[in-house]
Amino acid sequence: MDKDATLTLRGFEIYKGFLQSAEQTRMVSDLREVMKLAPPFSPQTSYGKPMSVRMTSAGRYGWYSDQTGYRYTRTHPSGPDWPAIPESVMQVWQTVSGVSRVPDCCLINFYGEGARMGMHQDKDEADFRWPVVSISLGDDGLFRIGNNERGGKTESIWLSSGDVVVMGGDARLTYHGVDRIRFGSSALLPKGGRVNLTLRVVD
DNA sequence: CAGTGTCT
DNA sequence: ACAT
Repeated sequence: MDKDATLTLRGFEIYKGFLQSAEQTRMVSDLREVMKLAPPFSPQTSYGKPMSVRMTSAGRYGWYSDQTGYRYTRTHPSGPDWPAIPESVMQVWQTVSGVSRVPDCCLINFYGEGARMGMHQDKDEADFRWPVVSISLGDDGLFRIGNNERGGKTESIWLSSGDVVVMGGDARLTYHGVDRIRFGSSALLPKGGRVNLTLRVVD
């Protein structure tokens, strides 16, 4: 694993090719075990439209959305606690986060063909001093970075399998999103698509 | 407003 | 990019 960010864009530290192929394969295998215990679902937004990504979580908390709004929950919507965050994922946080505290939540987002994520802030956590760490697996995704308020100019970068992004400091509350997926661009996932993991300290 | 549609 |  590398230690220095490949580049920094608007305060987002981007580690290109952070995970080797074998590490990515191992992580996907670990995530399949998580999915057996916590099947992915498509959350509803408060606006009434479902998100195009499918998601699940691991850790003490999972991120959830319905007509009531966004929140962290202690359990999967079907009832059980969220599974533990895999060690392979924890190792990435330990190496790049720069903090000794362990993350509470690993949100697992699945982007199929045509899926995207609108521009948003990560602001459902209690303390924004903790960074957010993002891991990309599978197909390339066009990641867009905006500003600390809605609107204004944005910059985009393609993230590919094995890339890691750290959002901390001034970038912690920066708007960001995913505009599109190059479906089938990676062979990591047999059925194609992109998986993004986001690690957070919730409380 | 973590979505979607429309226009530049 | 921006209105909603």
